Amino acid sequence: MIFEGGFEPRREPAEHASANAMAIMKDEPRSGCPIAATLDIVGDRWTLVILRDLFIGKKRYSDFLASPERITTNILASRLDRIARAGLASRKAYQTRSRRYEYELTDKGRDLLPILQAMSRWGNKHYPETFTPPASFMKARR
Amino acid sequence: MIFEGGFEPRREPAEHASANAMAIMKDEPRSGCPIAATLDIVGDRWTLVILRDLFIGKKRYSDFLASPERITTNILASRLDRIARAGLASRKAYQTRSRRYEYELTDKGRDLLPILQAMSRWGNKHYPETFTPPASFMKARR
DNA sequence: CGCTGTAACTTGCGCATTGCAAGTAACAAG
DNA sequence: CTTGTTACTTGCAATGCGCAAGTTACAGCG
Repeated sequence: MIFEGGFEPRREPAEHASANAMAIMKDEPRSGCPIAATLDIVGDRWTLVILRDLFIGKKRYSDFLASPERITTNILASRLDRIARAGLASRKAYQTRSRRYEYELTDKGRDLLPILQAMSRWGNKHYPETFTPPASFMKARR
Repeated sequence: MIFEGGFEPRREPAEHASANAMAIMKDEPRSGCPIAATLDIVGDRWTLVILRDLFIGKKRYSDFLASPERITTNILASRLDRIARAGLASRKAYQTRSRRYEYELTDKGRDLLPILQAMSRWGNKHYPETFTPPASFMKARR
């Protein structure tokens, strides 16, 4: 019992329109908690994996597709769209009259690095069979 | 382009049985990446919210139910079961011949704190309308 | 001991999402 | 102009989510 009290705002019972309808990528947060707000953006199995790939330098759709987790094409397309719309990465056309884009982290996206680093530490500690990320990744600040 | 190379293990194409069938709470990880392994455990919108509540001292089903996000009962029951089975919290009966339990963080669960802290920082920075957690939470080490 | 309230779920259903596999569209290269 | 490549979209079956109602087991009270 470490952090009793002081963590959640007072919220009148009458106010709790269903938070669940306020889902990922919806405008209205399900609470005023920064953790919940973050999870509304990145709380699924794939978004932070794609962000990881952006951190290690991947840019194109086929780069993400080739990652060892083998994401499927419809989920990748859907997630890249959400990531761009959430401002975590920008889309840059790379052909002349393009419908092909490269993705690049924004400042908002780069600020997710401590989360990825913390997950790496937790994952390595509790699942020792996972690989150890490069020291440069673990030490980076952005 | 920060961490080129060195992040993912070599994985032969023939090896990529669909990682997607190896979902949350399944035995087989979808890759050797510690981030992906962590997300296989906590990569949904509710698990880390419940872990947050455990950190702030909540123990019982009705405690979690009363959180501002208004999780629904079937999802809560399902997540508490997964959290216990993943070893992130222990179940303790609190009645004599019980079918009622309190939940308490394990060491494995407590080690998730840096992830919650990092999410809090990110959420506060990019969603200023979210509340600021108590300094004790942000400074705690476990 | 019986009744009632409470807490902790389970159930059924409709809707949404996931993921597989196949298909489509647009661009560049030859 | 044709072909290969890349980046998706589509349809469908399976699974998960979430609403609302219902069930179960325990404690407390008279």
